[in-house]
Order: sequence, then structure tokens, then C-alpha cells
Amino acid sequence: MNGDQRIREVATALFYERGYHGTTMREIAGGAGMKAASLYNHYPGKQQLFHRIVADTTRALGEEARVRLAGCHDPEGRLRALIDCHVRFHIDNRLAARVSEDQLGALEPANRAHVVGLRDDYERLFKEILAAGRAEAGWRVPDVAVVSSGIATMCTQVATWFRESGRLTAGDVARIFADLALSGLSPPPAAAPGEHGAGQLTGALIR
Amino acid sequence: MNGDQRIREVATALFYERGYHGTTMREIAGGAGMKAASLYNHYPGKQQLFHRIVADTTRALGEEARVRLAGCHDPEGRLRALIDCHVRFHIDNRLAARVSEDQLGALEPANRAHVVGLRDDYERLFKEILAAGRAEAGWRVPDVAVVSSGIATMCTQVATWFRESGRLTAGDVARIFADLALSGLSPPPAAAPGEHGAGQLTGALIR
DNA sequence: GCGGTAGGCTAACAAGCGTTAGTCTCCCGC
DNA sequence: GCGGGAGACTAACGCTTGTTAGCCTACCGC
Repeated sequence: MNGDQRIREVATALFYERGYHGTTMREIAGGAGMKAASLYNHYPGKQQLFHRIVADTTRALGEEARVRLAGCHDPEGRLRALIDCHVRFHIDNRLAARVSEDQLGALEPANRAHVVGLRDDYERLFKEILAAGRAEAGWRVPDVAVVSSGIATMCTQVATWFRESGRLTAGDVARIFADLALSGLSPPPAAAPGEHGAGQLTGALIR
Repeated sequence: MNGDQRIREVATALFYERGYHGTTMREIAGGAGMKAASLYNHYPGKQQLFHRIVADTTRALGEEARVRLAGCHDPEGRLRALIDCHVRFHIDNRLAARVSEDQLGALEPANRAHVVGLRDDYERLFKEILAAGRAEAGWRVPDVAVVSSGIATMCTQVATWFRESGRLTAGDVARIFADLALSGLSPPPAAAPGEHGAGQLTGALIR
């Protein structure tokens, strides 16, 4: 029954549904079964509490990803592992993960710079895998930045609608997205005639 | 020099960067070159101003999409048109579009219900096209809801990073996403041996 | 010329904000 | 048994918030 932890959970849930500025210290305290002033026995202030949640969450995501990737070496295996990790993390930590992405703007400049740094490190994993897939496996990646952020975002929003009780498990969702991404990336087997142009801009776009 | 319009633009920009609760009427007024009290000559209150922005934006997106889709009848053409429309709208109306999605939670219940209704109508367009593509063109859509929201979200986040001065035009980005989606959806030409299982769950998932 | 409306202004309101000071009580180690 | 710290509490602080009341001025139709 660690009090600090209880406060973090309540605060995370409130930041998620009302946003940082829409959440008051009195609400957090109420949810944790105490009065506002007592929060200051645990955290030095609202901004620091928020920063701790966001930074710890972002760091944890990066660490899990690196552990999962350590054993994979081919691009397809690595992309599948990263998507699976990403989807699971965003399901297991729905509230904190979304808060850490949506509410970045509520961090004070120094805190934001810190978190953005962690975030950039993580996103680089996606970009590196896509670049490797293009070089080694001939993946069709017109623009590494566009495609990687597209895939990541697609997987991120799982946190918006996923429910434990729904039709799909976390693994199902991860597999759907990995399949969608991988077959979207794999080079066209033979250009289908009369198409609107799928695949036609494979490198031409980088101008 | 319509004053109402100027206020809307300033408010949209501020809601975008600070969020609804993080934006004050005095800041909006300052940006529009007046004092806070004068805003009430144009809008009855902060919530109503916000609701007007969000509702008008969401309605406009749906209307544009329906116009664009009116001339297309095959699933591929419709999906390309819808993605193109979606991407262009989110580029042309970056701030308002993101505010209308990220800040939905700041709407009072009645206003939120109104906007969510508009939003659902719009998202149904994606779902209908995917369902039609599965039925008519054999698209691989393990789960209509998951895949459609995945594709839509991928295209939505273009508003986060797109800059008019960047390497890509709106049309380029739309084409990248349409290609990625369509080749991700098209049935595997012949199951590549030794794959991890792309495509293996084509219908089995709906349990 | 003159009345009225549109739209700005200042001043002020009550409510709510994050935060601090100071106090009280429980419990653990000696 | 007793000292002290951990952690709750009440009360209050100074500010900021959205909003209102009342006023003043410019301009347009008659």
C-alpha cells in the first residue's frame, strides 16, 4: 500500500481523463484518500509529480524495447518484436502511456527537453529498423521519418480503444499491425497493371 | 477583418499548444488585440467558443470527405480518395484538426456527445470502405475496427509534423500512406515460405 | 443632427488554484 | 516509557480564473 504509488496511479488516471491543467491537486488527493496538503509529504509539487510519471513511463518503454530487440537481428524479426513490445506496453500502461504522449506540452521547458530526449532515443529504434529493412530486405520505404512515425502512431492509438474484455488480445492486435506494416513494406511482387500507382515512388520522393 | 474569425484563429492556436484548460480568456483576448471582457461581445463563453471550433471542424471534415467520395465507386479508388482528403484536411487545418481530436475530453457532456456523433459518422466511412474492400476485392482485414482506426490514425498524425516547407507535399504524404495501406491490405500473392505468419489470421481473429 | 447599436474599455466579483505554515497523532527504536 | 520522525490534518496565503456590470465612443441609417 505504498502511498507514493497510490498517488501516482490516481494522478495518472486524472491526467489522462482531464489533462494536466484540468486536474487539481485536491482531486488527486481526494482519489488517494487524503487532503491536498498531504500530497506535499510525498511530492514537492504538481509539476514534479507529473514529470516523474511521464519520465518514468517514457524511460520504461525504451528499456523494454531494447531488451526485446537484443535477441533479434533480421529486420523483420526486429520490427515484429518492436511492434509487439510497443502494443503491449501501450495496453499494459494505457493511461500513463497516453498521458506521456498527449500531455508533453504541459511539462516545463527543462522537464520537456529531458523527456523529448528519451522519446527521440526510442523513436530512433523504429527508424533504424526501417532503414535496415530498406537496405537489407528491399523494403519499400519512401521516407523513413514518415513511415516510421506512421507505423508507430498506428500502434500507439491502441491505447485509446483497447479493452481487456474485448474480442482481441494484445498479441492479436500486435500481430494485425505487424502484418499490416510488413506487407505494406514488402516490395510489390510484380507491378499490377492498371493500378493507380502503388509503389511508384520508391525513392523518387526524397528530393 | 471579421472579429469573430480572428478570435477563433487565435483561440485555436492557443488551444492547440496549451490545451483547453491551459488557455485563459485573457490570453485569447490578448492575441486578438482586445481585453478579456470584450470577447463576450462575440461569444457567450469559453466553452461555447471551444465547442464552435471543434464542431465546425469536425463537420467540415465529414462534408469534404463525402464530396470527394461521391465520384468514386471501387474500394481502392474510394480508399485513396478518403486518405487523400483526410491527409489534406489535417494539413490545411492542422491546429483545428488536432484540437478537435486531442481535446474532446474538455467538452462538456452535451457538447461532447454532439461532436462524437459527427466523428462516428465520419469514421464509418473508413469502416464501410474496408468492409467493401474485403467483400469485393478480397482485402485482408482481420478486424474492420482495428484496421480502420489504425489507418486513420496513421494519417491523422501527419498534422503533428507536417511543415509546408518540408521535403514532401500534402499529395506526396497522402500517396505514401495510401500505398502503405493498400499494399498492406491486398491479399498475399503467394504465401512466402518461411514467413513468421503474415496474413495467417485472415478471419480467424473474429471470435 | 441625432438615436441606437456594435464593440471596445475598466473595475470588480466570487470561486478555485497551487502551495505553505503550523499542529496533532500514531508508531517504531532505544 | 519516551523521543522523534512520518504523515495526516486545518487554516490560510496570494493569485489567477471565467464572468459580469456599467460605461464610453465611434459609426450608420433616418
